[in-house]
Amino acid sequence: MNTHTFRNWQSVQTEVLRRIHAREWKPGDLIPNEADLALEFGCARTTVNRALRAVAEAGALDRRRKAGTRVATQPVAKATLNIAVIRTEIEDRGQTYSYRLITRHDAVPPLAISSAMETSAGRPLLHVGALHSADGTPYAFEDRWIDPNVVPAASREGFETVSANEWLLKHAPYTHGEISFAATSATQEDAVLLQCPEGSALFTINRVTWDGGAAVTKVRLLFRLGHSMRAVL
Amino acid sequence: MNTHTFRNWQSVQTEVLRRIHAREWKPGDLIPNEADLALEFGCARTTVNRALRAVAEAGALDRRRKAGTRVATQPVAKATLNIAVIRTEIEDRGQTYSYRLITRHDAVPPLAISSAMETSAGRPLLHVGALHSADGTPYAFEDRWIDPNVVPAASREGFETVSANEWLLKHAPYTHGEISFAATSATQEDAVLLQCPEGSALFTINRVTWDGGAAVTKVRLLFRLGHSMRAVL
DNA sequence: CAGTGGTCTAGACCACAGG
DNA sequence: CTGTGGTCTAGACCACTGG
Repeated sequence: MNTHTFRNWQSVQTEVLRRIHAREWKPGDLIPNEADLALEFGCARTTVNRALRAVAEAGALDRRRKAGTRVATQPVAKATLNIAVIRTEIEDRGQTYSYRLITRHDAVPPLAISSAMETSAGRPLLHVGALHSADGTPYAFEDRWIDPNVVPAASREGFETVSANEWLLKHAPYTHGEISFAATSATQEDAVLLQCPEGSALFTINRVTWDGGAAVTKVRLLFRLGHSMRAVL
Repeated sequence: MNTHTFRNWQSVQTEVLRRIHAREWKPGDLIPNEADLALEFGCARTTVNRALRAVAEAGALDRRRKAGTRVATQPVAKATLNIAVIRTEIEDRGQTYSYRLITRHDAVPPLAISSAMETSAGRPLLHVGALHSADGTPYAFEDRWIDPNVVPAASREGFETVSANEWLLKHAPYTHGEISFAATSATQEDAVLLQCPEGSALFTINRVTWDGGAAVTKVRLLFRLGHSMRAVL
């Protein structure tokens, strides 16, 4: 039995994590309910709830009404990645950012694009290609399709000094999106732009953002050789 | 002015997001304080707090004591990746999982490993190499170093039928870790194991987990050609 | 049906940091 | 010093779901 009392939800959380970690509560175990824990910890049930909710969000507990709270058997690691604007990503590392527009025109997208964005196959979209550099060295190539029906203002924007990456964040709200990470080989074109050997392994991000039911934009970001994304667990 | 009253924090959250999205509250704007919003929404301040906290955690608001709450100017997109055990990752897709141990021995790690794990340079660690397959096709190669001082039981485990990936989750608790994602070219060795052309772009995960101040394990996972990780925004 | 987590409330005090 | 968010409390009712 514990004689110490816990004043705030963080200390309750710490104690709960300690018990899980020390195997006092083993994976799969049912732990006491909130009311009992509140009694034991000498605090309100609300406080216990807050702590347990936080631990559950982190993946170490499974909570179900009536069934109670159990220690997760498969602690699924959750890595939260912060996807920043490329400019600030570079500037935050103390490097100088520069930007160059490569191409900007209306075009009928390949089927892979129009189907991913759920637009009708033959309708032209705005296609923008641009290079982001750090200290003069190519950092990332941005290959983007924008639906002018969803973002009319984009048709009047040249993207000559401000990247679509940044402009859209400010002018085109979105409700949700999907993102995926992969590795791709540099095509000859990619190699020239990013100044790397053809066939190099490039870290790639694909992202589609939606505003309600309509796709706003689909972007493919090719990062320079050796780029990596980091996160804490 | 809004005449509707909001009963729960989710509906308050929805309303707040709507206002941000509709630009009623523009990026950088100071929004009313919790007490005022509670009055306007017809609910307790606690409820408003819960809603605003959730929106802030999602990155759309910046909150500071005394300074108040502002709409974030750089809505940093946060993608949460669920890193599951490879076996379940494969089985969840309806494929058959198989596992093959390639190598398991004690060895003095390269400096890159011992420094990342902060172990003394000359001390041997347990080195395990294994292949995970889906429906008989190579899926991921696991290249792992384990500190036997931190996980003594690992020295007595053969890893012949259960992967270190899975065994460690069950037997070696950790407090925190770092993870990074990158693209690397397949070496000749990698190419043979994963049955892909040498030089292929492979999606790679590097992870180090810690138990308090000591590194538990460092792993490099090389995924088959074309592998990608997905998340929602 | 009954036990558990989920949430709301009103009021209170506190911690922090801007002015 | 003072306004703002951060949190705690006691009590209450509700929603879900397992037995």
